[in-house]
Amino acid sequence: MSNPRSAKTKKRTRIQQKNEIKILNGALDIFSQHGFRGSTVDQIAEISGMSKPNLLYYFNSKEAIIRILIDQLLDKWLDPLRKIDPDGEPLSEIQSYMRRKLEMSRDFPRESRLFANEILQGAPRVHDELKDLKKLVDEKAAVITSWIKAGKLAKCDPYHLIFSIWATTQHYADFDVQVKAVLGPKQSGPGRFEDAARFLDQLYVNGLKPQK
Amino acid sequence: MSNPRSAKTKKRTRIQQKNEIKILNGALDIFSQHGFRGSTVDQIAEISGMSKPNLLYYFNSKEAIIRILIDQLLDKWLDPLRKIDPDGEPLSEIQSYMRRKLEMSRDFPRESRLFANEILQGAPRVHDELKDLKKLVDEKAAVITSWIKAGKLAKCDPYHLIFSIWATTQHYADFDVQVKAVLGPKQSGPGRFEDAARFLDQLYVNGLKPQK
DNA sequence: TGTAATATTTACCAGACGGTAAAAAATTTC
DNA sequence: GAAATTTTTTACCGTCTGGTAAATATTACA
Repeated sequence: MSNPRSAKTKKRTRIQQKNEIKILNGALDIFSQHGFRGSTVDQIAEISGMSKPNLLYYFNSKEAIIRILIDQLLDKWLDPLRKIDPDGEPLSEIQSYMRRKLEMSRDFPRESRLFANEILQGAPRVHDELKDLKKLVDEKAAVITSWIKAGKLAKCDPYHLIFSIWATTQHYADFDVQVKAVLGPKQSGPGRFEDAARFLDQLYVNGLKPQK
Repeated sequence: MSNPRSAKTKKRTRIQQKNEIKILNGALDIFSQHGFRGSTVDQIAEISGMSKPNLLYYFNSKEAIIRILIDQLLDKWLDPLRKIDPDGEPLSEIQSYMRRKLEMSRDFPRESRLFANEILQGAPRVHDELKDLKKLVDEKAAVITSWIKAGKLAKCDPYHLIFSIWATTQHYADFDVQVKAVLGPKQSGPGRFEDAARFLDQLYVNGLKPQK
């Protein structure tokens, strides 16, 4: 086997480690911007500072690269949801979850966009993983339902609640261009995430009905 | 001029009208599923029931097709926002807006995904139109602010309110695969839009704090 | 330091893709 | 029903793209 990654040998050279990281980082840049088919191996090679054949010496194919990115991504992506604590205080657990997801959009926008691209195009590469996702959501939905039954949360559909948190938070990464265009240069600083968090806190706790 | 669309002549043949519609419809299918670069003219030709050269007889290029789709789309897309009535009852205006957007996700998911693809990939084709969008949003944000000042709505950032409505409603079109995977076959029927509407009504009016 | 293993470059290829030219077929017009 | 026009097909072309083979350069290690 000529390819270092496909070899069974566990030990990686310094150069291998360095270059694999450079490639995956560059690939995340490119894939998240243009989608899988819109990206070329040449682009990834260039942004990673190496030639195409050199890149393909580390990864067998374009497909192999995105698979690894997606694997890494999904794990990280579900972490905030896993952290919801059934024994915590319901409203603040929801708020914390929302905040963690918002922070992910702020700190890992490329990952968010990569995921969005995948799902948008029919999730050809994540069909299996969606089953794990369902399992986890079912679990957390049950927790939320128990909170509602205990009168700690308003009566609502837990699944759509989770969807709405995903949607509102990921929006700031996935639709960043639009958000910035609408907010204008003044309000488009990093502070927009704080503004978003404040708004979403308000929304999820009290809604929009004026408080007396 | 060989291309019927580029000709100045206003009158279109029956065949032209029929085929242009077939092509735009097929292109919407393909583009919304694979994105611009992920789609091929051959795919569009096949789904439209004609050969590639025949298709290119009606539209000069792949680019020309998506431009027309996007133009048609943006108009339709902003319509619900335009319909927000400054003289209406604030809370119900917000709710109506949300419902109209949700209906658009239900009835025009391909358009939603096409738009999402565009924005996600940096909006290379809609930069100009985003300026009109900003103008319209500024206008409606001012309306919302006036509602808040009149005590008819809870104090909140109008821009992020609008973002949240976009996000939560478009989510059901753009992330349809994920939504269906999570809800499972039982709850994935058309009724999921009603469930979503009910949840969002609750969220936007009262939030999640348990009512006493 | 010499040698084996690793890393990089050069030169290339087969297929896919967007698009064109020109002839053939179908339709409309008179 | 013949001529003019529109539509469709056939046969291409140049470019881009993912990927490979083999030679060369570099590094690790005894």
